Formats: sequence, C-alpha cells, structure tokens
Amino acid sequence: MRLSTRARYGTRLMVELALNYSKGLIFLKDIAEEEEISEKYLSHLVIPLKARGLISSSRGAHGGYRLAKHPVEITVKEIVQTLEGNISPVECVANPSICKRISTCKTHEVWDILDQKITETLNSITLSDLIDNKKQANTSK
Amino acid sequence: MRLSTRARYGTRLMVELALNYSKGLIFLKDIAEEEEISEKYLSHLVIPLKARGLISSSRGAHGGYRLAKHPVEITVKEIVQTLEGNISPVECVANPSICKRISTCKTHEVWDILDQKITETLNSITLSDLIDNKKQANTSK
DNA sequence: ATAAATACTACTAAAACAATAGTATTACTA
DNA sequence: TAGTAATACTATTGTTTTAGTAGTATTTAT
Repeated sequence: MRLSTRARYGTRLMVELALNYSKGLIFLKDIAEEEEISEKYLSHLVIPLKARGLISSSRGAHGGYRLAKHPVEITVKEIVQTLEGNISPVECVANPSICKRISTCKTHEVWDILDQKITETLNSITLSDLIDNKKQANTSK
Repeated sequence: MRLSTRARYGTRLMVELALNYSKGLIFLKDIAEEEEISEKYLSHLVIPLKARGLISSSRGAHGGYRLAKHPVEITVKEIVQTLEGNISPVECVANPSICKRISTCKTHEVWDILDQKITETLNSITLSDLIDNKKQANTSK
C-alpha cells in the first residue's frame, strides 16, 4: 500500500508551486533546490501534471512553471492520480472485467470500501489545505 | 497504492478458512483448488499468518489449517498488515525519524490523515463481515 | 512402513520503479 | 542575431521488489 516516490515528490512539487502561487513563474531548478530533489527527476513529473491541466509552463529564458488553478481548486487526489495512474488498491475495483471471479468473490467488497475511503479522503484535501495547515491529523487513537 | 498479491491472496485464504470455520481442519490443497491459487504460493502465506496467531495448523496426514479465533475477532487490517508489513502509505508516517525534513514538510499531514483512514477502515471490517456480506459498499458518488 | 499433509530453504524470472544522461527546442536579452 | 537559460523530449540503465517455482525435510494417522 505504498505511495510511489513519483507521487510523493510530485505532491511536494505542487506544494512549492502553491506556496509561490502569487509570484508567477517559478524555475524547476529552484524547486529542486528547495525540496532537495533532482531537477532531472522533477522534469519528468511536470509533463503529466501539465497534460492534466494542473500546471502551466513557459519555455525559454525566464520561463518556468505555475499552478494552472488556484490552490483551493487542486485536490491531492488529482495530483496522486495523475502521477500514479489509477489509485485503487486492487485492479478489479476500477476494472471489474479483468476478473471472472468477481461475482462470487467475498473479498471484493472490502477493497471497494477501501477504495472509496481513500478517494474520499484525498478528494477532500486541497493544496490550499496543505499550505495553510488547516486540516489537522486526528492524533487520538 | 496497490495492495500486493500476497495480501489479496492471503485475504482470500482467510475467507476460505472463515467459511469453513465450523468444519475444523482444512487442507491447503482444497483451498488452493477452490480459490484457484497455487498451493505452493499459499504455503508461504500461511507461515506469517500462523506466527501472528491468526491461524493454527496440524501436521501430518489429516492435518490442515483452521482459524485460531472466531471470524468476528479477525480484522482485515490484521491480515493485510501481517502479509504486507507496515501498511502506511509513506514510510515517514510510521517511522518519522527516517526523514529530516519532517518538521517542515507540508505534505506529511495528508499522508498521516490518509494512513489513519486506511487503518480505521480495515480495522472496522472483520472476516465475519466479509462472509456475511454485512457491510455494504456505498455506491453513491 | 507408507502415505499425506505441513514446514522449511533456496532459487529464478519478471515487473515496477528510481534515477540519470543526453539532445532538441524555445524564447528572452543584449 | 548570437548567446544563454530555461523547458521538452527520448532513451537507457541499474536496482529493488514481487511473484512464483522447485525441492527437501519433517510430522503423524493409518
């Protein structure tokens, strides 16, 4: 159930863009330095994020990246889904036709519920929440 | 965010044992046949499940496996955790000392919340729920 | 004794993942 | 219009994880 490095680093990248939202274009180089992630690696993550319409870019000198929408309009689910592909815990939840046992499978239900909870959770948290520390983790047992 | 085959197959194995809870010892061979999973593969999963105290076994002819507790006392979380190890979506949630950026990391919070939701969900569902179809997936958007 | 089951050890193959390298293209600036 | 600094693209490599198989040892009921 581990999130990929892709999704983790991508979320950090997006947080940096959110923090600098008002400043316009930001160089990947600067984000790489701030987050201590290789610029080369980040340069791969940026492509699908742009294709998804979450960020926009400008090429050439004084180019850079910025969020394509306000931080409040971008959910963590969108980011993770973009970088990780389908986020469901098992293949058959998103794509039931791949398994012929689906109609009798007693375990399908629990993965379905789990998928819903994960989706719901990531959908409810935006970049704005992250940079404002609005949402608080429930530390009680 | 995919669950491993180990955890999926292991859960199916446990469901089979739950379905046959009243019948005493069950051969792995029969479970393998019923679930269409290689007996060899299942024979690996059985070891940590036994070590965790979720199942018990008897060797020799007329041996087999059974649940060590009533299906209502075994949660899906226990099963997944046993087979998958730590189930947290990122390493630093379970083990904060591995990352020096933790105090300033804006993304840590979301993974923490996600971890809690996943744990909570899997903790709330028992083998008994699975075989009774008691819990129902919420199909509304 | 024999047969039928679990327990254990080792290995292999395949897939996923992380990360780097190098080149091409774009566009601002002087 | 040449130079420079940025993004865009393509390819490759190395590592780790995961899935799965093979074979042997041990236990126990008959």
